[in-house]
Amino acid sequence: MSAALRSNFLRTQIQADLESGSVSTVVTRFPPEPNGYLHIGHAKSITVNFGLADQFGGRCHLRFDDTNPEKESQEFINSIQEDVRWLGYQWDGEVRYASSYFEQFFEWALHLIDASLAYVCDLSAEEARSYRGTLTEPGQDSPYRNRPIEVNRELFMQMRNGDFADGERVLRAKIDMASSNMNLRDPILYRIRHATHHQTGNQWPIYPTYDFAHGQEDAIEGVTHSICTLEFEDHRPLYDWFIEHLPVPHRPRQIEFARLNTSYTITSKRKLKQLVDENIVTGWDDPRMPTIAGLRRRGYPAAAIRHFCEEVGTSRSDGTVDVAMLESAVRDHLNQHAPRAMCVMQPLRLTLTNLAESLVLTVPNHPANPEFGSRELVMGSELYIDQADFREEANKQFKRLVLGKRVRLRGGLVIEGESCEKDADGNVVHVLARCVTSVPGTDPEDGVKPKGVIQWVSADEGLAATIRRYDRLFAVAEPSREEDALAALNAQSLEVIEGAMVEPGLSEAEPEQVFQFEREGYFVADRYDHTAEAPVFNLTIGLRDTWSATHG
RNA sequence: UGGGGCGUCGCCAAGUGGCAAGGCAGCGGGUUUUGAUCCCGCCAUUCGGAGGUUCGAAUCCUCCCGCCCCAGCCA
Repeated sequence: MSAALRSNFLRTQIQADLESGSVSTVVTRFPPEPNGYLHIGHAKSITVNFGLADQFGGRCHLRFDDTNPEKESQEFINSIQEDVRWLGYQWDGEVRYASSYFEQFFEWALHLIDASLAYVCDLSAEEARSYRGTLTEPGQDSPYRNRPIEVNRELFMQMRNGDFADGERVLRAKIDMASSNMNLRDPILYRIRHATHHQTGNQWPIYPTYDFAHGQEDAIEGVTHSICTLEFEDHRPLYDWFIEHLPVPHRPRQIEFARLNTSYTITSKRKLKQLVDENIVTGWDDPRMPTIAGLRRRGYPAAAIRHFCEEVGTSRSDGTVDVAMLESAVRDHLNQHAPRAMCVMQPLRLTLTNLAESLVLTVPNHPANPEFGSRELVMGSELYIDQADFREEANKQFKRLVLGKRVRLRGGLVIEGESCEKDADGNVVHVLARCVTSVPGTDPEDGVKPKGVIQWVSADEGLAATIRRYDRLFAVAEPSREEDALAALNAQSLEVIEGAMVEPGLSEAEPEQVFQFEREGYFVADRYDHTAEAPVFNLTIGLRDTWSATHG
């Protein structure tokens, strides 16, 4: 990661910190709460945090911000680790957990109580809300605000001992109920939750809030740059307040950047969960999901996702990136890395009337890179071509097979349409054509060149395959702005094609291997459902198509 | 109408007083055994608006406009 990277305010700031000597080794962290699967927005945060550490020779921690056990689970902890690794990153040292610092947080809470900077408040949630005031009106001090230190200590110890019910009391910082920054109106440090925690079990009946935990986690770990999203900007004064008033071993600094929004997608964990729960998709890793697991199953290469995140840039201005940019990064990577193969989506029987005996063709696996090698394909007289590639008659725009016209079978001979047979409904079910060349790769001797090139599969050796053609999950550019995002779903986001035919070599495709099916797009062997006996390919992304858009 | 942010091409985004990078999208043209790729060219006299400072401003100052975030015992 030494190539010229575009400058952004984070890199500029860190460079300045390094040069001024205020920071010697850059330490960042990716701090997900294990309450859902990671999505494309997290991928951005991951590339920012790991990328910065990488660029400046520092380190990046993976730390689970597990302060709210009721919403978290081991399943998410596992999936998050897998996703980070799959994206190509390795965190420094062991996985870290906010929960492993709970005892320290508790001591620091006591420290604030002793300094008269925190107190136990008995107000109910509703009462606390009314005491908090509004955006334009100051709040009022809690009647419990001035309890003696010893009383606060005793009460807080009782909270820890589990003497109170959920919600009965909280520990709050004593800051300023009239602050124009709502976060400073005596924020809550601890709440009572008699819940089993996935890491600490039943050790704790009280849990620290995000605000009381995050900065201190950073301080404990020696994080130098605590990078988060814009909505936490208002929390920074509080973040700093804790760091100033607590005997922490290190002084981290919070810097905010604009989260990534991508058109035609949603990244709200709540809504993504709804898609899963209501079976609108098959799971968190459905290929249409914007989750890392979903993109992976869709065939999006990790390198393409990383490249996309870099191309998008990092700034402080809110915006929505056109998903076409992500798709472009995927195509760009796959064009270079995916071997070519042939697949006929809607098979149409084709008979070569004058082919005496089968030919064994040697076809390159990549048009521009010889290192991909080649494969042998048998071209007999019985083949399948795509229904869309044949018409009885057509204008000159149509560069495929037409009766009396010529087309080249990819990697093989040039043929000329002779006749066709139809079923009772008038559908063409069989095309007859004659070869007008006998040597693969040559042009017809009469000088009449083929109009184009089409893909084909041997009728004898071809393999039946299931093709799942995916499209955008949403029909509108900004579903998150819809009153009801689910009403904006794209009804055609999945089309399953059962009778497709692929070339025989694809029986050896490994799950997750991506191919370019020529003239169609990039397809990945499904991570879970693909087998040699019953091949299943997911459409990763179609080839760029500037023709059908303008020619219907 | 309290506080905090943000406004540079259709979408992202560099630029931090010296005369508007790049990517995506789009539009022309060329090459091509993928209507793909690749290649070439075009695409902001202008930086939300109006004033001001300066020899000179997207960059500094003033006012105005627009958008986003904050009133969880979520993160």
